[in-house]
Amino acid sequence: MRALTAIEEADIRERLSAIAPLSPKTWAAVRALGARSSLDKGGFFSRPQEPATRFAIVLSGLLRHYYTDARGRESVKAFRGPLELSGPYAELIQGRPSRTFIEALTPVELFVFRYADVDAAAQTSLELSLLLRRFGELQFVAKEQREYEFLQLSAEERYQQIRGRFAELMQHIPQHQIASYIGITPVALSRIRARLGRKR
Amino acid sequence: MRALTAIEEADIRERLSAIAPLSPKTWAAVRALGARSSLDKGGFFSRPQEPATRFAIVLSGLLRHYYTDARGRESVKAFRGPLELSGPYAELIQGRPSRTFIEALTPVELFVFRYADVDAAAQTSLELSLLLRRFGELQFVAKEQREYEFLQLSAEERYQQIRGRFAELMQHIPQHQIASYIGITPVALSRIRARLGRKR
DNA sequence: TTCAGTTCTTAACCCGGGTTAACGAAGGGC
DNA sequence: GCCCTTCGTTAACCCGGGTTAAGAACTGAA
Repeated sequence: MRALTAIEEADIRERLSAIAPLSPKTWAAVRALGARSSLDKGGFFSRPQEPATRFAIVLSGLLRHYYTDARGRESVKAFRGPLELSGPYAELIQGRPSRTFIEALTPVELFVFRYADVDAAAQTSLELSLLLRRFGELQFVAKEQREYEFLQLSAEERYQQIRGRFAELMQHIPQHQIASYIGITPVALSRIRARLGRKR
Repeated sequence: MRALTAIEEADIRERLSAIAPLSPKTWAAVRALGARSSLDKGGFFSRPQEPATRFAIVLSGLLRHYYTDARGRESVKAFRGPLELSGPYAELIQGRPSRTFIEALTPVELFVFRYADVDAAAQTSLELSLLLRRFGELQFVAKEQREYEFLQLSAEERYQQIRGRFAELMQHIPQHQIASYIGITPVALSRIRARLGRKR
């Protein structure tokens, strides 16, 4: 368990500052609550049934958030790359056991927090409270964007959206997982790609 | 502009208390920031282009949140009934102009807040800050539920879900708006209803 | 190297939902 | 009363995506 490098530390701090104002004091407190951790490719940061207790900032690598239904069909909720936050967020804030798989698609370095620690610290810190609030708000905006994509875009358009958004990370993501993310089968995505290839 | 009745006041207070702890002092502050207001059937609480400044607790009646795309096609994001919160939330928290129509499907009574007032008050109140945070978190959970419905349920299953959830309010909602909410056309919903009628 | 598992593609077939159009019913506005 | 719009239904036709199956390319482990 190595310590954070100076660069990583600066990156994290900048990332959090972009969400809400972060005084040196608050930053020191937050930093003290986190711990570096890593995952091998294929490892899990969260699994269903486990108590949901932790979230993390991705330092490097790529994670996939997904769940399975009763018949075992997977649905991908999100991909998370460097300097994004990862964790079974809905379950953390509801105090429920995880229903989410969070899997490392590549080797991953994380800076991990126990949600209870941060939540407790926010009880006495307006700044931290605001940070958690803004974070929740951003998560909401992202999900509303996703709602928009399902309501108004075709599968082909959704594919082109994600293609723009994850451009460089996409080579690490198997296509059937991208298909699941946009709500179609791997076969359908393959057809869409063939269609697009013919056009351009 | 009538004042709140004792019953309305108790209802609102209870509703907010269910989101986060609400001391008498904070409740008094919140209450002082709100103002009663009403809308005729067909009136709008929010329209695209307007600055997004207000949100409200519904005292009675039913609202619809929707937007239109470039080709003018409507998509319904939500319906809001008594004691639910309504407003162009994503735009409020991002400080952007509204992109959302919020329309009264029936005559509506509201208790209205200026977002800036509440936000400012939260800068000095941990309790209020927590309230806003929890509210955002609940909004997120609701949208994630909706994501689940699009990823794993068929249109027919989505219809049955909403049927359970809005049971009594549904007679005030035209069917083509329900169709839009679940992401299909009115014609398709009519077919689904015919299918279901034949079965049961 | 061989065998198995994974990933992606393509084809064939089916079905759900989109589109357009026609029709009847209900509800305002005059 | 009448008209006009909105609403819901049904039918016909088309197309996108689901399903199943087969095969090719690649990877990794024994």
